[in-house]
Amino acid sequence: MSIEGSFNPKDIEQDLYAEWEQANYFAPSGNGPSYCIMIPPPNITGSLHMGHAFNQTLMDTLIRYQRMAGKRTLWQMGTDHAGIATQMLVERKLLADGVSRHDIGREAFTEKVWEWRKESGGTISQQIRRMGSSLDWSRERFTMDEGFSRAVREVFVRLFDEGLIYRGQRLVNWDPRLRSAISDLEVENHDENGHLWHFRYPLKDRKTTDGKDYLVVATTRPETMLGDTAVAVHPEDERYKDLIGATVVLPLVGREIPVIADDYVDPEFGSGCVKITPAHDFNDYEMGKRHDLPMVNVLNPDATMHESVPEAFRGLDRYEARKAVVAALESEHRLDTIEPHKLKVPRGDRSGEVIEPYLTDQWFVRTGPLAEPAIEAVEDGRIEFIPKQFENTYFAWMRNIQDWCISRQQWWGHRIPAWYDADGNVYVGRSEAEVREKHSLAEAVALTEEEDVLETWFSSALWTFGTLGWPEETEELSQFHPTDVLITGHDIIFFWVARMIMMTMHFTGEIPFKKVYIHGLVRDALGNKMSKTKGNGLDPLDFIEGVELEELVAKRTNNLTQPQMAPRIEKSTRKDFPEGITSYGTDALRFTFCAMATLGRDVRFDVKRIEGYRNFCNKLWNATRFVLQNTDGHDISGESTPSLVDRWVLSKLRGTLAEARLALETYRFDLYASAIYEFAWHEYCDWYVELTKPLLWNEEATPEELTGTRRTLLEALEILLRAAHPVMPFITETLWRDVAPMLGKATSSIMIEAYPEPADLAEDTEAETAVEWLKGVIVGVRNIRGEANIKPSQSVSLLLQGGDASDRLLADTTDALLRRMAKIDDIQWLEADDEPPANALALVGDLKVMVPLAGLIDVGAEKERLSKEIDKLDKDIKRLEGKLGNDSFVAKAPEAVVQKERDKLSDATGKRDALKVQLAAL
RNA sequence: GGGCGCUUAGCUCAGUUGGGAGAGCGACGGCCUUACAAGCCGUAGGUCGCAGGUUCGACCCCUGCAGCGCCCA
Repeated sequence: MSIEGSFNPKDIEQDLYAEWEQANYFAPSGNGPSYCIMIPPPNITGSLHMGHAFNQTLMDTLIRYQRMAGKRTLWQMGTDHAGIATQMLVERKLLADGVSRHDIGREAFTEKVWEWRKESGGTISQQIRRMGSSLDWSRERFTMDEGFSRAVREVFVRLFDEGLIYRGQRLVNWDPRLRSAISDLEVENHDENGHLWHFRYPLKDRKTTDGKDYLVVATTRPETMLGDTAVAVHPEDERYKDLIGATVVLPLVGREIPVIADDYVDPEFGSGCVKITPAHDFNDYEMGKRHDLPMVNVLNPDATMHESVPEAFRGLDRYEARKAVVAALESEHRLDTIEPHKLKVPRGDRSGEVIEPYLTDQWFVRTGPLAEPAIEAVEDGRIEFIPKQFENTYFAWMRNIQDWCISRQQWWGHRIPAWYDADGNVYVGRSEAEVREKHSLAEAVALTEEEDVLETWFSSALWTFGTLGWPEETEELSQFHPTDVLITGHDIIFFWVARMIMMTMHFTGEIPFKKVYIHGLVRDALGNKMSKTKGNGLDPLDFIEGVELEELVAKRTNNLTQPQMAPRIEKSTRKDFPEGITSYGTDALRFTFCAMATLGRDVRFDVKRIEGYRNFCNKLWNATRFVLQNTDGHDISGESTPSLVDRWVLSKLRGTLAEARLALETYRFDLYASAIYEFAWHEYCDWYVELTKPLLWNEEATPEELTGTRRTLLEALEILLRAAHPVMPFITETLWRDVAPMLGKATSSIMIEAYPEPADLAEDTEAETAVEWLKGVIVGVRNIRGEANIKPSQSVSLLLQGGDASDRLLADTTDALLRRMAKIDDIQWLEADDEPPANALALVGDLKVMVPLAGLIDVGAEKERLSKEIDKLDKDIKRLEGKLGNDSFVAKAPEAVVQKERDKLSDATGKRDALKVQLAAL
């Protein structure tokens, strides 16, 4: 027996994982039906955060369950090249040595990135192993490995050939810091304080109805006025109707631009006149197209002013230009008013930089045709979101989907497989050679490869089939695709889930997964989003391994983008974790996540919770110690006579198994966790183990009885460990390896054992009834003892009266148990007409359970206890009488419901009356 | 502005066809009882956000309102 002392996760988790991995237990095996989950590939730049830990706990729980349940499981591992994030990281590293990526050039730079990946890209893989995640590492993929790259090229070329990818000049979201286009989804709009500037644009040879020779236009972005190509008014606006078609002279520039009419203009906003800058605003762009306006670009890629603007502004940064434009207009008396204004400012989700709508040549996916079948698949239920309401989110976005800008002006990523000739003609193909052949281009024709790369989500969209070998028709594809369930956060439904559905259906004709389980975000104890800047981030590894306070403070305050936050972060950290964080272990962390995984809700991570589940681990540990102490060295192979409680615990366990399986099949991880917790602690430990002691320590017990109980202690525990293994793999494995051999089990690991089924155990209503009766009597006596402050060491006598033959029989069979569990030294039955001595009373059905006062019990306290009980019953009775006195209730409610209420009433009345008699007798 | 969600014990949250309001933590009282003080036994605590409606009956269904949160524009 190796289980000793108390539960110490550090002692047991270290080696088990390596052993499992070495034994190849994570790879698909067996001939069962296949079951597959694809990991949302973590970024190679990433380190494990609470979101990963949560996400993976759920996946691993499912995979381990399904594996044990006989499925041929594949949990596919892989990482994402994370284009922008990785490039930024490596660039920063180079810059620290004073080198920019432009200094060394594209080829050398990407070489550096590969080097970095080799050295540091594996961090997260090691951390994932600490979570116990049973991923198939042997098939690990990377979104830029050779096979995956081939799939990406293949998809691009086919989409292009089908006319679903096109290249063109469009207004896109431009990140001036990255100097790249980004997609709509990568733009975050936040309210910020700004100003609304009102300018006077002179009318050429015209006057307004109120006699002015100018129009007032308002803007939040003065610098863009240099690119104005029209002023728009609402067609029905009486003030300006006559001026439609008139000409305005653009100040500072001198360009003559028309006054146009468009429904889009809100006459209520500002003056009702709007300046139109088609090259720098999405709405203006659309209006420009409608009215065939010229597009004047005024910005360079780094958001300095373009040479198309008047000389005074050229080369200025956009914000300097803003001041300069305002100043210049003011000096020309063209500035009307300035007012404070709240506006939505678009920022890049990676860089934080203010995004510019910018006119550039980019590659786009025509999403309409791809979206249609993807919408249908969810509508007809082939793909199901859990919880269901996320389908609305999905539909809303998909039904209004815009073309997808997929090109990025970056170096790290999948290079777009396109080539240009000297005339700017573009050729798309899997390789330059293929392009030349396809288009009969002689060697003499010079071709330049496209510089742009694909955005990362383009390749992630191919994840479910790309990892399984597509475009080859592999064994894996036919076996594991479509995958069974995707488990992910709601933040990437559009980024990833929707695009996967579109791409997968288009290229494989199959859905990528049957279910999408959407979980919430992990927040801190106060419900705040965890962030580095706020310094409230929690590291899952700190909960697993523990961390000293000083180290935690250092971790949270190092490398802050806003170093001025450090003192505040330090203070709150010292307050929240005065002792640092102790080691709770992986199992406790996983159990916490499971228990908190309720549908459609974010998770507030509270240390108190994980502490409770660490205690639960300790409870299991000690229960196992008890079982082993009482079984080790005993031969349990012989004849056995299971006791009533033996039969009871197995019957209860049967119910727990049914609950656990149902919960897991319906993704109710919380219910699964609580079924395990409830049985293990409150049935097995609190009652069963205690109820075995009288027999185990009874010198007169027969060998058959002892064997029956010893067997059952082991059997129930062994089954419980298997049932709990998916959520707490390490402790269950450790304990199981000591428990299972006692039962003659020979396999080497719990993780390849069968998941227990309710059918493995017998339902035993007789035993359940009996033990529930016994518990009732024990609790009754305990209540009396507790309320009367009778010391636990003090034995009491017990008087029983009333009830029927079954009460007598039950009391008889459970005599020894009763005596021990309620510390009773003497039990006597009174006849119906016997007058009991002064006593404290508890009722179990019709049975009176009495503890004689005999100087033990404070009469006052007992009277108070009885009165309280009577009050409670009176309330119930009143409510029940009211209900049953209501004719329409009796007439309209189902008979069973009415009968139930009647039974409750007679129960309560009987009980109340008995207690009243008792109270009077005291 | 549109959509979705949340509001239940001091705190964090369950409550699955509408029919006796639950758990964990915390609080209080008592226990070093030969697995476990990371434990054991017991107790207290809720007009289920507010106002209407449907129903014999509403935490649950409908409407409106308030507060909070998220997504989209």
